[in-house]
Amino acid sequence: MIDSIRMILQESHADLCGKFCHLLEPFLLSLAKTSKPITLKHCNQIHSKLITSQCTSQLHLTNTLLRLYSKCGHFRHAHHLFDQMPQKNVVTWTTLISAHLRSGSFTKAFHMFNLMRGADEKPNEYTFSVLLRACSSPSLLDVGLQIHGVLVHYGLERDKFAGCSLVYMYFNAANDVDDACRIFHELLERDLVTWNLMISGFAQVGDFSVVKRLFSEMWEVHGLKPDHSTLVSLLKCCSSLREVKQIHGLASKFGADVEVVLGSALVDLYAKCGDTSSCRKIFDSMEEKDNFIWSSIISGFTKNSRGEEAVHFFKDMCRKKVKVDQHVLSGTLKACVEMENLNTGVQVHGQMIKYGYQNDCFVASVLLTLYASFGELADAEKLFRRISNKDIVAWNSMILAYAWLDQGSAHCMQLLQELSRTTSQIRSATLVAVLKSCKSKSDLRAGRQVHSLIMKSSVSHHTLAGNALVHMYSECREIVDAYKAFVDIVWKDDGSWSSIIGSYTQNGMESEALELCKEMLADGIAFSIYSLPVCISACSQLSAIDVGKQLHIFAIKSGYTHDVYVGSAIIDMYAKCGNMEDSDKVFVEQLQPNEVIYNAMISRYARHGKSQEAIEVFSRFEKNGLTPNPVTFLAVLSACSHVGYVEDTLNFFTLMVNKYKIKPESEHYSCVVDAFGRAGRLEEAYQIVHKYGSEPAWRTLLSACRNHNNIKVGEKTAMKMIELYPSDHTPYILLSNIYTGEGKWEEAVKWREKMAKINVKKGPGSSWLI
DNA sequence: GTAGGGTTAG
Repeated sequence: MIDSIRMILQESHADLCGKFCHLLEPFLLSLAKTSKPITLKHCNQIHSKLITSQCTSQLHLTNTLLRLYSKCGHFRHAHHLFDQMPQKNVVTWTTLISAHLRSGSFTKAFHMFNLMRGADEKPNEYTFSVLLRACSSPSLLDVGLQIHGVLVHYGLERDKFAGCSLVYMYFNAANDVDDACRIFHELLERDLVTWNLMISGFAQVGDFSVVKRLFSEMWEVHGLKPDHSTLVSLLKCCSSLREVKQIHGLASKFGADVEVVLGSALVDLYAKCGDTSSCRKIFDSMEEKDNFIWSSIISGFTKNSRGEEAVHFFKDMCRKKVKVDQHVLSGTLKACVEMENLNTGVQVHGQMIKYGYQNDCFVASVLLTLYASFGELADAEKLFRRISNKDIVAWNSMILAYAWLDQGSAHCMQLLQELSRTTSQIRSATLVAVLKSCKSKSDLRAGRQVHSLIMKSSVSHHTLAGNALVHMYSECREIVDAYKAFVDIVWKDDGSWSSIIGSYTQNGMESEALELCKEMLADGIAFSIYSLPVCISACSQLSAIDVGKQLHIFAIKSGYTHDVYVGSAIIDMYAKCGNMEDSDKVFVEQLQPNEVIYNAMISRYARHGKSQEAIEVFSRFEKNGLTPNPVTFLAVLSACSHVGYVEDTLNFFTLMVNKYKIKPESEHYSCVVDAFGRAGRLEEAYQIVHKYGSEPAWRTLLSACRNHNNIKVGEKTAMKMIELYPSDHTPYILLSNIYTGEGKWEEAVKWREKMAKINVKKGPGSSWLI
């Protein structure tokens, strides 16, 4: 078509002069309608022809040219033409206003509207329609209301187009159902689009009964056949697979073709109901696939823990040279986060740069989470800083990234302060994210600051915030405060009870924990997959096998035994109570044993001193393609060190660091120290503690020195401990015991006296059995 | 000749 225009334009001026306007008109019209790109050069050529053939007075032609200039985004040329036009009508003005609105230049559009009214040009229903459509976000509602006033002045409130845009605005910008309904009922004429607007408005608000009523009125009373739009709104009201299938069925009943828009909505809904095979069928049946449908299928599979396939779709897209957009990128990255797949993430990062989305808020928020989960905090922060318009989710992602780190609370608090400078409204999700960074006593100050912020803010009654506070105090070993925070929660849910019971269990208050279990049940909250493991764990530590068995029976009845956390708690409970047979049975019943279950099995053997068995489980673990985590290594290392397998301990330690790239924590070092200690290799043990040690590691070393009566290492260990932990009585006692063991009574008494002098007291011994 | 509704992501 553009070629034909070019041919016409190349004809001589004489041939065209009289008939040019007549000939050009259909071409101009078809150009204006085409979806193919039109260049400025084409517009300029047509413009010059219009001038030379003296057609500029033909308003409909110049209006169309104006539309062409606006369509290809050349507002300067459009304005130039506009200024040159000897005559203008309402279409001229509306075309330019609409073009500005489409490009997002609201100020320019409203300025043009004022100029229009100043020039005594009367706006019509089209003018109002485009203006009101632009005012459909809450921030522009004020302007919209003023325009509504002007529209009433011109008597256009009951017009189908103008009124329809009003309905849209009241729903979207004001959430004002009543005004939207009033305008709808007063409209002189209502077509399918008008009905769809009402249906979609109520679907958005969540008033599904009205949606159904409107739908049957539209179809049964007015005989209007639903189209894609109607069905998409109906889909929003579905809460079960059965309902989704019904709507899908309606599409064929009404002959509505499942094209990309309805297809995307269906894929999304089927995915939410877990029916990925239906998603796949719809996706495969699409002849024309757009970004919406690709993005829907990718996120649909991700939602159902099918990240591999989601990534496969993404790669397929890239192979087919489909241009990816920000939705596709963020959806794919989400899959990478869930699968812990950094390699694909890096590839997606490449595409992100290629298509210019590196500063996109949605994409960067997921990518930073991915990098942070691999410990690449500097890269994560770089991504965060580059986001041009950071929204609250981006801030929360960055805060959570630091919250995973040890001692991340300082970073989180800094970010919180920085955020407070940009907004006065801090939401509970952000505060909960900061609380997650408070994991030990040293973070308590930050935790308390957040607590006071919560009390001062409007989220103080939020259950989520309360639960996070209980958890924070528990992690910081402030049990009294944890309980106070628990009492303050107005609506205690399953999470609140699980947190406080877990807190008691982890802090040696198992009996109290079981008392709380009873209170929870009395409060009408049943056991869940969250509260059961903590309650079972309380039984394990009390060796309360009778209660534990009851909880196991409850887990069986409610079908919770397949949950890995419930399962591992039961395995652990029976093992701790010495009942290995039942523990084994529960392990065998696991349908898909994962890391958590295997860790429970390894720890179980470690505790019973069955190192060989623990090592065997570890090999099975690896054979099953699972990746051991720090807890796995802690279990297997302690299994080896407890029985003095020095070589095995060192091999596993090396495996952890070199193959699995896990950074050893103080507990892992303690195991190595223990192994050396038991083998009498005290000097090597001392070197490790000296470099990486923590308080428990020092204690382990000291008791090893006692067992081997090694005065040389024992002395320097005790001295170091007295320096590091002056209020601890252990080094004095152990030193004194070492001397006693060697028959050096005087030295032994000297250390006992020293201890008495500086007022360090040994707690009285106690027995579990009496 | 200017205009309206519907789909996807963190």
